[in-house]
Amino acid sequence: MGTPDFAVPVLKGLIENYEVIGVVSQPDKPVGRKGIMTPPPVAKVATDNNIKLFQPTKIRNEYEDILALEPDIIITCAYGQIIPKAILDYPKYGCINVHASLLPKLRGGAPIHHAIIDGYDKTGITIMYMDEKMDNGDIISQEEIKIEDSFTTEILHDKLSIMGRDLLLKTLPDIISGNIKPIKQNLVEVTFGYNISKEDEKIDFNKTSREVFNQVRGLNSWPVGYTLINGKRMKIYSVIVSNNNSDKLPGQITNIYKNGIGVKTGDGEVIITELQMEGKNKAIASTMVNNLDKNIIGLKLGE
RNA sequence: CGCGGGGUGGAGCAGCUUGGUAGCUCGCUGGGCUCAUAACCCAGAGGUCAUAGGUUCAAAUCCUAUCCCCGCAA
Repeated sequence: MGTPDFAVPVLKGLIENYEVIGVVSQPDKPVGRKGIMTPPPVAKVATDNNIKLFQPTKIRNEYEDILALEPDIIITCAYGQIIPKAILDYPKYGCINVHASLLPKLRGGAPIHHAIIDGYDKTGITIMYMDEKMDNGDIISQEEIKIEDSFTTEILHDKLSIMGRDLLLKTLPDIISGNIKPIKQNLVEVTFGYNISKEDEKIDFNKTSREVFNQVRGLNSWPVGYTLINGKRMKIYSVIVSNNNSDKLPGQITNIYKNGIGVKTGDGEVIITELQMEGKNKAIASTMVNNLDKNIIGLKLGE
């Protein structure tokens, strides 16, 4: 059971090594400006491999057909719905989840984004049993990865996706043979990484330069952070932390540099190096800068 | 038929309202200045103005249709 790109390597890895008798994914949904109905990536892989596919709107009520397949084990990875107890109790080897964080840290739907945005220095993959609470089950195995400054969410996402597949395939034989010692999560250390909200996407220049840097790269390449300039929406793909300082207020444009637009933050300055104006294509700021009016210096972003 | 912005030398844009020689900032090429330079000065190359029709003496500009890109909303 899974939905987005993240779960695709996991599913493909399972198909190559085990008999996958059914796939569960979220329903198709309209995508893009034209609203074309599109199946989620995981559903497409199932179709391509002629595997029985289920896309219940609410799995809470529509699980009989899934149990009718008599699965020995159910693997979930970024599925997007709460699994009802009737399913959890069915398979003889249980219901296993592949989660993209080091639980109990970052429970929730957007652990990769939050690992970067919230400034974690490491994250990873957890293989765990599922129970009725979200990401609350006993931990079977984990693998960690250091978060480098060069990582965006996209890069980290792709690495974790592969890591998730490999750790699952490494752990599965032990699960089946019973050669594991699941450990309970330490509830004191629980943190959450909930889905990204609109408010999370708006860059907050009151924060420190480092935090702004984390927020921007944590939203790249999806959904991408933004601010407003003269009331127009401006997406910010990347910034660098600068050493300059100024007497401007957070959010004000401090200067126009050769390599981008300087903006005051809570404790210094960042330089926007990659951006996109509404209605325009994504642009490297250093070329955009040629065309900017010098009197936008001092302009307050975000309104 | 959800709302909106855009397509102009290699990049980013102005010009369109009110039709009349294709402009700007950068890059590129050549030359100069300099101990030197991403700095400065001079010169040069490079554009079917998205496409197809229409109006007109004359269309980047006005009218019609089409294609493509993007922001918002879902």
